[in-house]
This record gives sequence, structure tokens and C-alpha cells, in this order.
Amino acid sequence: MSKIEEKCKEKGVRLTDQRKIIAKVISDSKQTFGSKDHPDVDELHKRASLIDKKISIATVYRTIKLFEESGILIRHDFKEGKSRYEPTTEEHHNHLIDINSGEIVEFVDKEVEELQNKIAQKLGYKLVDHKLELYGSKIKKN
Amino acid sequence: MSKIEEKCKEKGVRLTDQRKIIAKVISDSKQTFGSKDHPDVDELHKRASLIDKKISIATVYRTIKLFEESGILIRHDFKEGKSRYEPTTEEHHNHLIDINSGEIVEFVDKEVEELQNKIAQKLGYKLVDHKLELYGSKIKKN
DNA sequence: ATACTTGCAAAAGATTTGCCGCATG
DNA sequence: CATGCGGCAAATCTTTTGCAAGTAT
Repeated sequence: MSKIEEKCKEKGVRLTDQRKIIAKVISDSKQTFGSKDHPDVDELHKRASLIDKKISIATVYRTIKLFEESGILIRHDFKEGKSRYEPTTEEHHNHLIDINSGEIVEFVDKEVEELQNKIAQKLGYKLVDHKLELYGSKIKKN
Repeated sequence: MSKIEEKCKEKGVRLTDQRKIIAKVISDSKQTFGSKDHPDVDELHKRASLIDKKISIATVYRTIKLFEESGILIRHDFKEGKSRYEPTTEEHHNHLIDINSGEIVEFVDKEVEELQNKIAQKLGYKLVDHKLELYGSKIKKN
């Protein structure tokens, strides 16, 4: 059973066949396809269709939404006009996007997290969510 | 003449009547006191229509795109499914979005900027661009 | 039975584009 | 004249929704 399936049970989200498939596809997007794989809905649907070719894209949308609301996965809106998804990780992480290769490097930085909280507080807000994206080019080593 | 008009001249972008109107509308959207509105296309169109009621939304889209490509304005893709715009500023700033009202608070934080540079460097990248968005809810004061 | 889920197709919302007349150099 | 620009409507693209049938509790 995938981690996502476990989380569904925890959160009381009913697991249908379709949801299991979508859960699996998202779970696998980490190990199978590498860390730079943040599939969009169309891609998720394609991969799910390999397991059950009758699965509807509407179901993918509905399930994704459900999973997101349950904190099971995270949606990213990179500059492309469509959303991309990844399983929620225990530790919050941010993304550095290689502007040349498009490769995505994930990183965790406690200092940034704290700083963000501090800033929000200073502005009179309770921090609910945050997005940090760095865009950079690889430094060549000799 | 608005700053945006000046920039158009610099960049060799031809200024038609419609473009002047849209330039003015964007220029006028500048921050006045704490809350700045980062209008979306529909809002830009509404405001432009007050000046010339025949202006087409297609023209707004085309002009916005042109301005963006010329570095005259900046597009933001907050989590709303539509883009919002602001004039390009000299100093880099970040945004805190009120998740309840949609209000946007701008802020500059040197510490964050430095930290981001440090992180990129540690990962072996030269920082080229970055985006930090905080989402929060207002803390009620007594 | 009652409430939730799905597939399909239609709808909705944001943005882009084809066409053609009009303006500008 | 030649090129670019703007208005309109149609087309696209992503995402949501109404409906009727199916499934689980």
C-alpha cells in the first residue's frame, strides 16, 4: 500500500479503485520518475490510463482536488498555465529550477522557514502557505 | 507621460492610442498606501474602457504580452487561475497575499535576499531570479 | 434506501488566434 | 504601398459541473 493510501485512511478519505490508481501514480512519481518529475493533470491521467484505460480525466481532477484539500499532495503553479503535483513530504521543501536544463532541485532550509514566519508576523498576518522558487544556472567546477 | 510610455520609447515599442491607455492604467495602479492592486486582465480592461469604451479585451491581452516581453511590466501567477500585473520596479520586492480578501502586501527583506543567494550558491547555482510568495490570514487586533 | 462516485459531455473561465478592415509610416 | 494594429468572434486550453447510472454503506 502506498504512502498516499495510508494517508487517505488516516484522513478518512474513501479509497475507490480509481483513487487507488491515482494515488499509486502520484506515489510512483517520486521513485520511478525521479525528483524532477512533477506531473500535470494530463500526465497523471495518461499514467493512470495505463492501469485502467477507462479512467476519466474528470475523475483525475476531482481526485487531485480531494487529495490536495486533504493535504495529501501539493499543487505547484510554475509559469506554464497549468498545475503540477507532487506527494506531500514530511518536511516542507522548496524548489530551485535550473534555467538551462529545467531540472528541479529540491531543498530544505530551516532558516528560510523561520524568516518567512517572522516576516508574515511583522506584517500582521498568520502564515498559511508560502512559495519559494529560485531560478539559477549551474556553476561550473574545474 | 507615464514611466511606462518612456520605457516603450526606450525599447522601441510603438505607442498607439490603445497602448497609451493601457500604459496609463497600469502606471496608475501603483501602490499608494500599503495595499496595491495588482490588476488582472479583466480589471485592466474595465479601467481602460472608462477611457475608451471601444477598447477590446484582445488588445489588452496583446498589449500586456508585449509589455511583459519588453520587461515593462511583471506578470504574477498567484494561486487564482489568472494572471495579475504590476509595473516593473527598480527594487525587487516580494508579496504576501491575504488568502481571505486577495489583498496583496508588498515587502522588501534584505535578509531573505541574502539567504536565497547563499542557498543557491550552496547548491552549486548562480541565482538568476527568484520568487517568494507568502499566503496568510490577517491577525485580528484587539 | 441513502449518500457518495464515476463517466460523459457540456459548460465555464482565461487566453490566443484568424480574419479583415483601418491606421500609420 | 506595405506593414502593423485593433476589433470581433471563433477557437484553445485547462478546469469545473450537471446529470444519470453505478457502487458502497
